Amino acid sequence: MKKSAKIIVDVVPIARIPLSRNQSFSYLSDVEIPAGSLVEVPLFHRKVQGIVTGYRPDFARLGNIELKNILGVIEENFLEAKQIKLAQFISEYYFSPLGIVMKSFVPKRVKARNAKRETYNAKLEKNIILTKEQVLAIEKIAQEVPRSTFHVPRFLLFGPAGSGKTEVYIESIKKLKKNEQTLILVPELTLTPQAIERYSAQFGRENIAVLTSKVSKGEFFTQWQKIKSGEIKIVIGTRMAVFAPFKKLGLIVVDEEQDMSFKQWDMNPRYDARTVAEKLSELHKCKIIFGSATPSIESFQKTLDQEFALVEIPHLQIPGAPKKDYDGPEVLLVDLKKEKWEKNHSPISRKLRSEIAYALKNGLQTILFINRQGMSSFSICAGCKTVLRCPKCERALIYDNSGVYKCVSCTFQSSITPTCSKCKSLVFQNIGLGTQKIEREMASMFASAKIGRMDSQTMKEAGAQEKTYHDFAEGKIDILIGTQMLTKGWDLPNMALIGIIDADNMVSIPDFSVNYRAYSNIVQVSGRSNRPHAKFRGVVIIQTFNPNLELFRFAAERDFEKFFAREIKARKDLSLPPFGKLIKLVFQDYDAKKVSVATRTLYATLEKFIGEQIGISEPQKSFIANVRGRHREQIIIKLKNKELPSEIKTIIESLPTGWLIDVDPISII
DNA sequence: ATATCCCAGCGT
DNA sequence: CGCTGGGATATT
Repeated sequence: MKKSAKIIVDVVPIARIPLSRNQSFSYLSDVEIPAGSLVEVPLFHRKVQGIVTGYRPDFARLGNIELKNILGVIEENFLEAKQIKLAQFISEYYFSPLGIVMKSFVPKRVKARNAKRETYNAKLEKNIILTKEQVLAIEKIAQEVPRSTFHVPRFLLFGPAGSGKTEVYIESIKKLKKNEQTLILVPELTLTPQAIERYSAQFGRENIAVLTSKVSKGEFFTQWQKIKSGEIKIVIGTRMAVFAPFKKLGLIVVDEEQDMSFKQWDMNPRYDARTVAEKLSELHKCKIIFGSATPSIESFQKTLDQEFALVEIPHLQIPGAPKKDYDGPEVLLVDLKKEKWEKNHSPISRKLRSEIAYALKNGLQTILFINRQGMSSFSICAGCKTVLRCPKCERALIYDNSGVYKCVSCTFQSSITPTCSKCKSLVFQNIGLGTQKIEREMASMFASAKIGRMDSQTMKEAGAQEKTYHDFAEGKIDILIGTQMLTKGWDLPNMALIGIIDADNMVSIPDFSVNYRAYSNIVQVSGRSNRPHAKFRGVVIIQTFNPNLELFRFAAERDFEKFFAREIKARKDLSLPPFGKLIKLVFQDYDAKKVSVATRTLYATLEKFIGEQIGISEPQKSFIANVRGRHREQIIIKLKNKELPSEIKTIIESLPTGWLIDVDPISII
């Protein structure tokens, strides 16, 4: 058939095309359609949306592939050229089909239904009083100018909680040119109304877009368009905000850059917003600031490699105040072995108990931190010592106050009287601690205290977290017991005591980043009681059976340099990040045999690449080896020089369905 | 997303 | 031998 004066348009369909195939398809069109346009195309037996990546005149083609016609143009120039480049980068770097990546760049195109704007007391507050240290940090950041794509100034802003990092961000934003936009990336948990209010007070709420999965589809799309038109200058958002259609970025801020939630690990694309943000800063030739009180090992190493400029702010100092008042909280390590030895069998040490009593007497608030929900860690049969497990996931069941045993992984819950799978006994013994157990303990120790609990169980319904925060802020709670979800963002003057009930379980999972996570968690939690304006100096009590562990001592002293020196050595010896790059390949299926065959087969083909530069683990069961009946096994690839040989790349790209590919995983268990 | 292909499992 | 259901597969 003869084609007359048609245009061939390259389109990336928003669909899952296997990585081994070409990600873009050619269609015919009567007119030229610019790259970035959102179109509708036929794909096999369906009709899908797609993004145009280019077009060229039709000419005699080899073979006789009959090209289909484009069905229609939904919106011309929907994506910016830089967004397409960014999508291509993500697709290649993270082994995610380009169409799936593009999907994250295309918001649901719906009208906002009566945009209910939260009513903020929109009082602008222009002047911030800055400390000498903050001024120095701001100047240092302002000095460096991007010279080229390959020299984009990157900063690590290292300062403890309360040192005033936000003011540094705000002043840096004020120094931008009129047309330049700012992206502020924050972890989900810190994106609170209070955080938005701080920026609103400086720049006005109407000039700020908030991008999270929580905002409605219509509102999201409205914000999206305002960012694209350049009307909105400041975007605050979670990891997904890197996909927004910025016209011209002048600054990117990654606040709490150590936070693991910047990595999307549970679905495609499995991207890390920090890596994507770096790429984005290259594309816009703009500055990027990574801020943290406990920088990630990766980022701090970059300051040593001269990739990041280190900007430190010491703790906020109040002129004239005695040093101990602003030098952070007093952190004590309590030896639980001694407690047991001296016949205290409560999970609360005598020191912690007396500090809580002191806090209660003085109208101060306490937070008790425990990394596990429910009444216990697990339960064993009193007769044969078999652990009570979920029949679907094989995970240990956790005893709940309501009298049943629940699975944390799926929805399974036992009857009131479960029987041991081995000996049919009905008697179980609960081992370890949980939030509910501590709650009970507190109720019996301090009968008149108002006690609150915050874990994923009590925080299920929307707004529960805000309610608990307000209750606590208004003094309706004296003692709040919670899991790690309450480590961040809380900034309250009366919060004077923090208890870490079981620090040992922070280092109990066998993962490469446990030490860092424990260090970071302890310091972050401690920071909550680090109130320079409070009448009392904060106290932090860390309960452990191993008070001599270096890690706990470094965390207690908040000595990042010492901790880093120790951790970086361990990582170097094992070629772990930042010295090596990790790729995790997971196979999952309901059929356990199929899983072990698949991983063994892949291992057999990868085995020959093992050498000085490349390590490949034998197939191993994932730590959570069974999720809702699906079995999981994995292979870890470790690249010492971070370069992936093209042969391995091809093997990964042609993995059949059932495989999950996770580049730079946050966990390898 | 979905029509189609392929194969296991089963009934006749 | 044919029917059926489930799962993998390809997609311009």
